[in-house]
Amino acid sequence: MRFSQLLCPTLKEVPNDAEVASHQLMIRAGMIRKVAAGIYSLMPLGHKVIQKMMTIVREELNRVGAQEVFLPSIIPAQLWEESGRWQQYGPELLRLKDRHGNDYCYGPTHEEVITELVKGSVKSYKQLPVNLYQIQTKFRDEIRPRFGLMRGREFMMKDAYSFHATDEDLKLTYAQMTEVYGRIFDRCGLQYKMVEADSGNIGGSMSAEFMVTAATGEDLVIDCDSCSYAANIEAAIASELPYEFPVAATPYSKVSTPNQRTIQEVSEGLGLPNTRLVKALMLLADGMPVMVLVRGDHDLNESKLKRSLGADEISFIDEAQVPLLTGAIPGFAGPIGLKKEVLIYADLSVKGITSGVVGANESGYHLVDVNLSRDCTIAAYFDLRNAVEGDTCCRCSKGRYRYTRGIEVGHIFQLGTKYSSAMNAIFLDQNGKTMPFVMGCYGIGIGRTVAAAIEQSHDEKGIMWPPALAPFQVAIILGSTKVEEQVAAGDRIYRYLLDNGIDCLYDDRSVSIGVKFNDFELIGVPVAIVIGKNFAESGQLEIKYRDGREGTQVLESSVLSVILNKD
RNA sequence: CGGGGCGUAGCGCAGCCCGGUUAGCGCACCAGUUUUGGGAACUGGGGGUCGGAAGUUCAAAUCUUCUCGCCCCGACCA
Repeated sequence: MRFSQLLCPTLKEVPNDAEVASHQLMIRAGMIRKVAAGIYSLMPLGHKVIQKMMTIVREELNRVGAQEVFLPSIIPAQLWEESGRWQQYGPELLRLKDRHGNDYCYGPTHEEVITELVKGSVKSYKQLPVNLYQIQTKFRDEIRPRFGLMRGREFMMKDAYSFHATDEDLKLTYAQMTEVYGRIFDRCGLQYKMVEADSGNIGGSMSAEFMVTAATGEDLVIDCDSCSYAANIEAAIASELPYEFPVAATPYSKVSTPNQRTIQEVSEGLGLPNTRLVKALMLLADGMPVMVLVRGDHDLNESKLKRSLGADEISFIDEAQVPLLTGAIPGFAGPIGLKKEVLIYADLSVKGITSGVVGANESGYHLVDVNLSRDCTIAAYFDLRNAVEGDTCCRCSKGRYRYTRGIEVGHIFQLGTKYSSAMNAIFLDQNGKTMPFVMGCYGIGIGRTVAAAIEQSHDEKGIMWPPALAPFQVAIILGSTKVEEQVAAGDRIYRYLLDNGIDCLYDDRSVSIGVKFNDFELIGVPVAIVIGKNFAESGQLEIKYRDGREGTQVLESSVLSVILNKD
């Protein structure tokens, strides 16, 4: 490609609405432009990089026998009603109507469509397993799109779905897909780790995420400093902690704590550590009020609560409703003497509390010396809190947890029969018995992976593409368009590289060389061949590397071999 | 959706508080001349419903109300 013909408006200034490096650089390098919140156009350079990523994904999936399909983006509501998700999915499902008033949605994920497709075409265990994938635009009406392609509302995703006769067979494909994902992200030159995950809205029993490690990552990951355990904070198992304070010798008593509504205020007011306090949170689980107790220094993990209670929808109760249930304004709720009877669930770490502090359900008062097992009725104890740094590892019981940040670029699930059962997608097994398909599903955010690659590999001048994702393999920088020898050499080398299958960007613009160097660094092509001042006399070309390696001088005749052996 | 902020040329901004010439600057763009190893210089030029609507006023980018959009902080996800 000649730069003089490429639509690539690079920007000197940082766009005011871009926060993170990948977003800023993709705009500045002329790769993307915003159309609306979370909706972007890809310009030639951006499209090219996305295509490279898609090719890697296709190659690796095809290698293990996955088959590419293409499903519609507009899906009739009826299919989603069959799976139950039309009601369940909530406002990020973009719903629309056609001219007849029939309901549709823009697909945020395609379990329903693929299940319906396979249901109609696979009848026997002999046709199993089958692994189908597509690369397509999804739409999720995110509450808060941000960071460019990192979290768009419309985004490119590879989604694969596998169908099996048995659980064991699903596990084989699941394991194979973890390897495939490893190869894909390795080829992209990314540093990543696979972590245990919450399967959220998609459902199923087991799932893992592929996290690209980056300080700007939106996900908090817990890992163990001694074994290989790693998990998303949403899923990280928090162990029960010992209670280190004496058993209260006396019954609990009421103390005045005026204006002390937060854990910190109560802790300071009473002169007790916050580990001795019990936070009582009022929530709605599928519309039913519940109270959840966690230790004062811990945070409730809503994913865990959702899973533990088997609820579809968890939300905090409106502050105004709290007095009706507890008898006190928010800040003084506790498990003893509630105005209305509600089920009380508690985190494992409050289990042994024998001299704790809880709200008195009376504005301005708390109870001290509370022994939870003696003084109130807990419906059940679960692991409900966020694991924290320093917790003992749930797997090896020796190591300690640490925090890291990650960008979730892939997520794989063992779905089981959730969708096939709901949609009556069945096959005949060896005994002629009807069975629901056992399913797996596997996603990769294409644009997000590209953004993650930039997050991991850039400097103050611009992008430093991993070679596999770079929009061009090589740039040719023409020093001057006025020097005949240079132009002739440039044209010659450009032709020669193209003929040898090298995808190169030929910067033949008649601007000063500084502009070309800056654009080369901004766009992030890994190598440049510079045809400079001394070419006419010496016949020397300069090879420049974007990653900071020392450049070299070469003769025109050896350009190709230097380029090909660049690593 | 709750909290905070911003909408003035393709991009980045000033002007607004305290209403009053033809709305200004830098980058980008067009023409010409001189330039070409690190975002060139000079001269000339094009481009604006000041996000939208209503109101106040002799007069609104500026004041008032409503509205739309966008960004940031929290709960969702590839």
